[in-house]
Amino acid sequence: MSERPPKKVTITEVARRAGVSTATAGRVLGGYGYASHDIREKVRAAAQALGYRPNLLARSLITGRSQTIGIVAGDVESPFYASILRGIADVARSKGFGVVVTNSDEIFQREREAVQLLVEKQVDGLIVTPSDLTSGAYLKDVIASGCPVVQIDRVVRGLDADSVTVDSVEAARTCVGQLISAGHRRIGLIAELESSEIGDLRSFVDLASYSASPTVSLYPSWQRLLGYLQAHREAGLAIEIELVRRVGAYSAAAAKEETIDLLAGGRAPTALFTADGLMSAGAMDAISQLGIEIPRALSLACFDDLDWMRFLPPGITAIEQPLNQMGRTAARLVLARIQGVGGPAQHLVLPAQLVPRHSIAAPAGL
Amino acid sequence: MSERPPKKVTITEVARRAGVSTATAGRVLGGYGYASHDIREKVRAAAQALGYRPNLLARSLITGRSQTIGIVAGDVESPFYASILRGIADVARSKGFGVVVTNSDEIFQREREAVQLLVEKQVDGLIVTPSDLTSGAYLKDVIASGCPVVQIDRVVRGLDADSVTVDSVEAARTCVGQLISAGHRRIGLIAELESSEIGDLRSFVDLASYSASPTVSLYPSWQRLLGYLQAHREAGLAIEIELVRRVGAYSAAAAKEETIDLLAGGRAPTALFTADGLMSAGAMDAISQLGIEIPRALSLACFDDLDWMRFLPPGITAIEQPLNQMGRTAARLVLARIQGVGGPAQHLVLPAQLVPRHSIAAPAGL
DNA sequence: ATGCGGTATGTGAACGTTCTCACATCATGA
DNA sequence: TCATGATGTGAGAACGTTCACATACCGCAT
Repeated sequence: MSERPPKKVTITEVARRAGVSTATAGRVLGGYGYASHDIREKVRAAAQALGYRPNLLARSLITGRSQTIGIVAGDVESPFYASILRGIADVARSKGFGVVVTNSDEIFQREREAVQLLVEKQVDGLIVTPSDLTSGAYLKDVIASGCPVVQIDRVVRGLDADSVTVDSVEAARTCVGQLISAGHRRIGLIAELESSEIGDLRSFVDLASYSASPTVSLYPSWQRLLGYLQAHREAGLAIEIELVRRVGAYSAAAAKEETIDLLAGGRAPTALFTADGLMSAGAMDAISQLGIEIPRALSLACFDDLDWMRFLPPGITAIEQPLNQMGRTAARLVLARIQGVGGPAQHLVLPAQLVPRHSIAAPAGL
Repeated sequence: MSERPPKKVTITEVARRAGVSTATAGRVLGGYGYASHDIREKVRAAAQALGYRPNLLARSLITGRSQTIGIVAGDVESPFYASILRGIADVARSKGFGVVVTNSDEIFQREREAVQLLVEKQVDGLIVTPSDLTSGAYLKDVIASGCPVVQIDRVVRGLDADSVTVDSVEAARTCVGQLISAGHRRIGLIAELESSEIGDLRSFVDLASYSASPTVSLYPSWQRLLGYLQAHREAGLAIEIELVRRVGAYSAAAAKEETIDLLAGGRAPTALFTADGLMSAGAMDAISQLGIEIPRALSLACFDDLDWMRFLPPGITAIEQPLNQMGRTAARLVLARIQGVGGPAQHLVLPAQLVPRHSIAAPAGL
């Protein structure tokens, strides 16, 4: 009884009412062919009267383009992805594109399923933050099937797809360099460093001490460690492996524990560098709980500039990533590919900016 | 030359290779009819060999369901919407639905355009945070056309659509009540209170003092003001209108200025209540800049529990909204409607939780 | 025997657009 | 006068699926 038949009004009905063919009605409403002024008016009037709304699904089916880009993020709830998403959505909207988002939680299997679904939904392009930098074969297939892919934040080894990343190594190097310049010799690092494929932390540190190391295709977390190591090498400082804390999970709680262990232990560092927003939150929680005063008892610098760093006394020095811009850039990249722009894969590396505040001071002993 | 013809493999080709009709192939691959074991195997093998991927657009066109829900948020970059979005996306994914998101920036015109686009993209349902609580006519049309709508965070006057909101009045009342219990008599309020339709701040305050007032269909910001007023009335306290600060824009910078004006002025309050996350950030920035010590010189309580409130000394007492759950609930609501569940509109009101920390103390004078 | 309901398959029509083609009309210029 | 090309319109195919229907076989109870 309450079954309301919400009969959709199609272009056929509009055409009939306007006394023209569906082809003509389509030309007027779709705006893609010739139509005389009179007919144009008549069709528009009929559409208006009937409350006609085009069915973009049908259009997409025949044109082969859905005007939609798919996004596979780690977790849109995090400020990092949320800002990137916003950037993407803005550019997409301005070009008449919609965005469909999914979360992978950095689980490769989920990312794969998400990509699969998006491809089947016929998105015109894909923006992905790949979870596994070693397995890009499936993405290669996607691209080969005609769906352009842009990587963001990380780049898969050997995958010939555009990417937008941040120069983490450089930013971390500069930032840690500042701590060293301030007189610090024992600087702690709190980083996720989860991926196992790299292997031992020790061997990575040794390796980085000798060679210039492979910057690309390293997880951001490891890149930041690399910057930390480079800064030390430049200053001729030896690495104390006990100061490099591998949290092993992307969790604030875990970071907090690791930080407490580091700071409350016997040989605490005089300065601390955190490798991303979540690590910073965990570390800050620990510092607050331990009642350590910044920067008197401990200097602090963080990768990722979160809003509270501005006003948390004394103001935390941080590295700000151009998140919005990363999203916008990635969106522009896919859209260009969608419009048929060819050429080799572009790998854009954006600079991060150091935001100096007041959490760095000379170590207590000086 | 580099024109790669990424010939899509259709169900027709799979059918031909398997030596069956497209209908049969469709039944096997779509899993919706009878098919003998042998044929099933043969079709699957053919699909596998050809690398067949279904075209969900075509499926949607004929079934009339796109397995997609549309979301119109204010700004996915804010923690508020980001968490809600995550909740929605999780439930949607678990039911095989995709989500396409748009930002309205709380601009009605944009919201309208977004809804329009989503409807044309044939989403099966819509989750919206309406920007204008007085104009729901267009949403009524959408619902009438067969696309269920769920409102989140706010509810449009006279719109018969499901909604998921938080009991802001009650939460604010309790929280301000705590400040009063601690001995505060002059409590500042920093709130957006942007909408003009309510009219004068003064008249709203007067009105609220007499009647129980209309709780629903008030912008959250005003609901929190209402809670503030009720708490005062319960305690028999008069309202000092100078303490109620209408920021007038949803901006942290504006909130900061307003807070400075309030706290640095002649008759500063002994406690402060902020009406949402952005107001809290702005206020905190001001407090930090002014060097005001919490809770010795000023007690503070905030609506919305942001992550830094845990570790910003001395720990900020806050009201935590169940954001994830709101999203999940809204998603479940639309999905139920999509599956044909009838009945009158459901208006779910979730409780917010007070998270006591250490930013409330007795006023300095006592 | 007859009828019936479950299983199994194929034929052809949808779904709502856009596209391809054919055919007019009309000015323009050789 | 006649090709030429831009403009205008319609008939019907196409996009890749699912759906309604027809047909057929099987077993089983009547």
